[in-house]
Amino acid sequence: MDGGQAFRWRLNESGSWTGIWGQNLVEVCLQGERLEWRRPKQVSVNREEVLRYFAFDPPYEEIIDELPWRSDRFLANAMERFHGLRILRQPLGEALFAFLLSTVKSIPQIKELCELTAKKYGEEIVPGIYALPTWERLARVSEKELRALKLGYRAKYVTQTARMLAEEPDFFSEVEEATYEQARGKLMKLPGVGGKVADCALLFGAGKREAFPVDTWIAKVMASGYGLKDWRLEQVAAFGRAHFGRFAGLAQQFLFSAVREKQQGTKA
DNA sequence: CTCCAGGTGCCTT
DNA sequence: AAGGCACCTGGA
Repeated sequence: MDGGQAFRWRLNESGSWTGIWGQNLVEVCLQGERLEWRRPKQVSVNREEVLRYFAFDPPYEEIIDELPWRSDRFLANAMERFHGLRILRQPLGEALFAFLLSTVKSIPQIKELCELTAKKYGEEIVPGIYALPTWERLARVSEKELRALKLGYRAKYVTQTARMLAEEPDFFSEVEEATYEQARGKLMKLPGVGGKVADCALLFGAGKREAFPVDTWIAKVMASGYGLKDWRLEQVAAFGRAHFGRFAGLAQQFLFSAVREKQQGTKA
């Protein structure tokens, strides 16, 4: 919930989590093997949508088993330590927005930017809690206003991307239906979207589970653990997809969690 | 005060 | 194709 996939979840004192996606506001809590959830009565989210968000459809153990843990001691170790880790399925537009803001930002900072944007331009779901604005709404916000919201140089990416999306109403559905390669190329035409941001949007927002986002952390792990020292980031991404296979993105999350655990305290 | 952070775009070799 | 640097902002 708080590992850098989604940025609108917070931990409650009781140990449950409250999260927002689309117009939905949900509180979830793990009771043993069961995920319990509830919503305010104003919110109409149903069980099916919750299951989809948590990607409970494909049997988890089968996906896990398909990763190359038998021949990859390094991965196997991370998988043991983080068993149960899964990929959330967020609305594509929201994943794109969050990762457009993510460059050179830590998780708490990305969360804050999302929060500020939602408060300012999003719809109020229940008193005091706001949805992220749609891209249509963002298209009507100036770069200057977004800079005032502390988006920095990312403000230009958001306004320009919003403008391009406005001219292509079917953009997101086309990305979701396209093959991974096609979808990635399509996303990378948007300003501020390079390979890493595109892969995050595809993995967390479009169900493209072969996407292998390479940030500096993953680049370091792949350099030290897999001998890919001094490789180009695009080459590391291609290696990841080839080596880890159909569910490379989940492998990436295991490795990512493992490095961040070691670096805990240095970064947030 | 300087440096750099979970990238990208643009300008040079 | 590959290397170098600026870009907002804030925290170390």
